Amino acid sequence: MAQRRFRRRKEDRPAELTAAAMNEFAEHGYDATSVEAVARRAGVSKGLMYLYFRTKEELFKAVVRSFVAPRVDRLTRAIDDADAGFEAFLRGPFLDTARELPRSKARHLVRLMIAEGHKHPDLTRWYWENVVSKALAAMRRLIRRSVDSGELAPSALERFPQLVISPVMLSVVWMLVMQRHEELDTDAFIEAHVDLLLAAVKKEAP
Amino acid sequence: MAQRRFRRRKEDRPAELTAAAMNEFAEHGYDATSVEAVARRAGVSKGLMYLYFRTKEELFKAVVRSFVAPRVDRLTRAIDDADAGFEAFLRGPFLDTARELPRSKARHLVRLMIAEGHKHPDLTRWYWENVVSKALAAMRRLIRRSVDSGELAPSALERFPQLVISPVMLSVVWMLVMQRHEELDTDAFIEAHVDLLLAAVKKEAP
DNA sequence: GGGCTTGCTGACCGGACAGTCATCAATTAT
DNA sequence: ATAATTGATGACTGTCCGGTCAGCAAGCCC
Repeated sequence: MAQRRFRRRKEDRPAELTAAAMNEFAEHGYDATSVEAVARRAGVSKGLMYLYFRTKEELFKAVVRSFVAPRVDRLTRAIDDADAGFEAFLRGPFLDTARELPRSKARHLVRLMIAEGHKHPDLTRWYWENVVSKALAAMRRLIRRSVDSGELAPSALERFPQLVISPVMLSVVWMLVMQRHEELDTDAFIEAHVDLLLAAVKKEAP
Repeated sequence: MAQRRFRRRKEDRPAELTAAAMNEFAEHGYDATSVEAVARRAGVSKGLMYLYFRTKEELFKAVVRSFVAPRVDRLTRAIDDADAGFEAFLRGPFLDTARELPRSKARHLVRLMIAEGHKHPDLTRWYWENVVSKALAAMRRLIRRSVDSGELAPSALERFPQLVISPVMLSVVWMLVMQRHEELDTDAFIEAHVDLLLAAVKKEAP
């Protein structure tokens, strides 16, 4: 008998499709990715996608959600578990993920959100509610804790936790546009930012 | 006689087309913008575009170049003319443009570069050579000058002038994705960053 | 006003692609 | 074994769009 024409694996299909779609979208963007290419990459037929996702747009949203959700949960948990203080968190878990992101596959997802986000309002809302606002809230808790404990002096950081992550955003964009790592050592850049930040907000020893 | 069917204005056409294209691209992105829509917006026929630009891609590159070039020249000139020192420049011309960008139409061009840049290597190279590297070099000159004059203490800023603009990039992305200004006062955010930065790098009065 | 140049038009072509559906085949129930 | 169920296929449709080109008309010269 020749190669099995197809398998029946209802359970695994959605994950297989979103994984394949993640790669196609990352490489070519939303519009330039055809459903057929995704199906081919997943080793199934085009029609199958429409059994699990109503439209190409639904597939896209599923990709973002399935990829982002677990990572964000992990990071916010790391923030709350960090009873080691602000500096320890920044120089530890934060630097780890911040340095990885600009070179990881996930950076392409950032591109997708920037390029396509405004066309998918409900996806943006979900992203806001489940990712951004949660992460910001966690950061704020950590900062407030560190101010109360006397590690940090009060500063604009409480109001703008984004001050911590802006160099990461710039690094991601840099890598997306410039492609290569020459001309900007994103690792050293993010570290330099952390140094400056801590120098500005740490409480002087009295 | 009915409405004039068309005019003959060879000189003005390219600018009219790039202006119309800028708006279409900004609204819908590259792929989702049709040449016909651009032509309609410019009040001409689709075929005309192909008399002035070889392909849709060439039109896109022309849009970026024509929009970016004058603004960058203006800013780099402002840097070099700023013999007022680092802080004066940051709190003056820099803050002015940095606060405007996230809400200006130009932010959509940032989206285009992030979304499409990697598909147009020669455009990216042009962008690097004529925009990014020039702006960075100008910033470095200013920083070095200010260190020499004793205004600033030596710091990582000389190596990474990007430390100055990262909150602007985050603000632009924020506005592109979140659409609305609620939840992040980009003006205050960028100012807070400037405050922290200056606190960290200014030379203490001896 | 008649002929010449050329800016401009719009119908047309070829190809690509999202989404549909009649049909098939692997599995399950009887 | 046979029938019923359902996961999976791929040909097909309608549409859209980038790019072409034969021809039209606005300006120009005589």
